[in-house]
Amino acid sequence: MKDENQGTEQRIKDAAKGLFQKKGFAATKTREIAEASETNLALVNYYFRTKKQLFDAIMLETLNELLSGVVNIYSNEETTFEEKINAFVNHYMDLFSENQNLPAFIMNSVRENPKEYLTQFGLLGKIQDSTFAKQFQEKLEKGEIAQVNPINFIVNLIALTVFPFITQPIVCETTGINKELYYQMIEDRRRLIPLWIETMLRIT
Amino acid sequence: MKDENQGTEQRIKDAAKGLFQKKGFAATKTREIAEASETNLALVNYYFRTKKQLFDAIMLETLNELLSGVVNIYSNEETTFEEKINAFVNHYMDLFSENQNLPAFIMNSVRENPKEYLTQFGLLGKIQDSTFAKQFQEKLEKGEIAQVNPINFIVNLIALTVFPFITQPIVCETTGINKELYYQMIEDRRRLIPLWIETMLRIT
DNA sequence: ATTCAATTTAAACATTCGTTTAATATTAGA
DNA sequence: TCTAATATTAAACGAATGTTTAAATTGAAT
Repeated sequence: MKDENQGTEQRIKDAAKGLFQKKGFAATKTREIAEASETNLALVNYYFRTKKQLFDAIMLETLNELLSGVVNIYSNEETTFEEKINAFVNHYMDLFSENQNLPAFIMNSVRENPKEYLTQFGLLGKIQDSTFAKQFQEKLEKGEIAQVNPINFIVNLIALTVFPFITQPIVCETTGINKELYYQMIEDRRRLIPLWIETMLRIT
Repeated sequence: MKDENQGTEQRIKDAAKGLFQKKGFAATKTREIAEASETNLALVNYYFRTKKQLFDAIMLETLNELLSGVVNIYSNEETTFEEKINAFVNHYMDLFSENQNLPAFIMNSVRENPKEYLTQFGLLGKIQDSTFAKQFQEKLEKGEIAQVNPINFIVNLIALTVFPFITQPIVCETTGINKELYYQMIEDRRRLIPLWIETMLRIT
């Protein structure tokens, strides 16, 4: 039971993750995974049975990472409402800066099969019971924010944070700006998004 | 040369469009297209040579529709800056309400191959020379808006408009809200997004 | 009615793809 | 060292997929 096992299994998983994220499930071939992981065709099935099971393992791991991040930030009792918005933006801009295909990958996979990947997390409950939700409610009652639909609010926060990563290839291609400059440019959004969001919360 | 030709060709294209938009290029099979269009396998190739050429024809048509919309709105000399923002939001919320898979489809296809589908439109030039750009510049000079990066501004406008359509299946699945209620809920954004955008333009 | 091009169809072709098999190599424990 | 489980490999299988072929049908012009 040397760690060559885990080595091979992990190498396959890593290679598959990269390919699935870039090209999606259907466009990624088992033979590509074998080649990219420097193993062979049979080993992929030896460790993961089927392509779908491999995909699901990766998907679950990725979603867990992603969602536990939200839940941790939202349920922190030590931070203010504003600090949570800041933390959210920074956490996801960090994550997506390192892994630029992640946003589109998640969107697509979950879109294709929302039931399969989301229901099991009990995400809604955790968010509804979170400190963040309570702080939102408090601010509403104190009149510090306007009567905004909380779904609009959350969608806006995610949209402003995530969307620039999804559109990067499009913007870079049409404008001719190179990737590095683009990512450098959207760094400023770490500061701006919380400001934007807070003023948006005052508009009815 | 009866219009059965155009009938068949169009029927194939329509069926293919629906499938490509829902499942993407790789996951859509030529046999599905044949079946969905109530034709047969060979006819698909008779009219479009290859699956890729069929896809490209659809893609080009779709992009043209989509982008000519932006260009028309941006280059209108009769409308104010604020009216253009309004028109943009309404135009795309109309379009995507009718065709709910469109946003994700465009994002993905263009992301996968930005050069192939975007460069030929000369989009950047048309936008840079548009009345919208001039009006933006004027407002900047008059001090009516802050020194904001125009790319951040455009990305925000598109993000706030498009993103709710991309996340619809995710939000509905996690919250339990049904589709109709969701779309009804985001209708309010037609009014809100222009307000949001205008206040965002005053933040440095 | 005949002709000829355009259209439609059924069948087949050649690959590719996901998966399995069976044989070989490696490792750890007795 | 021997054994048995685990890991790796090459080859093959069967189904699916994109595309082509060749024959049949249709429709309009002569």
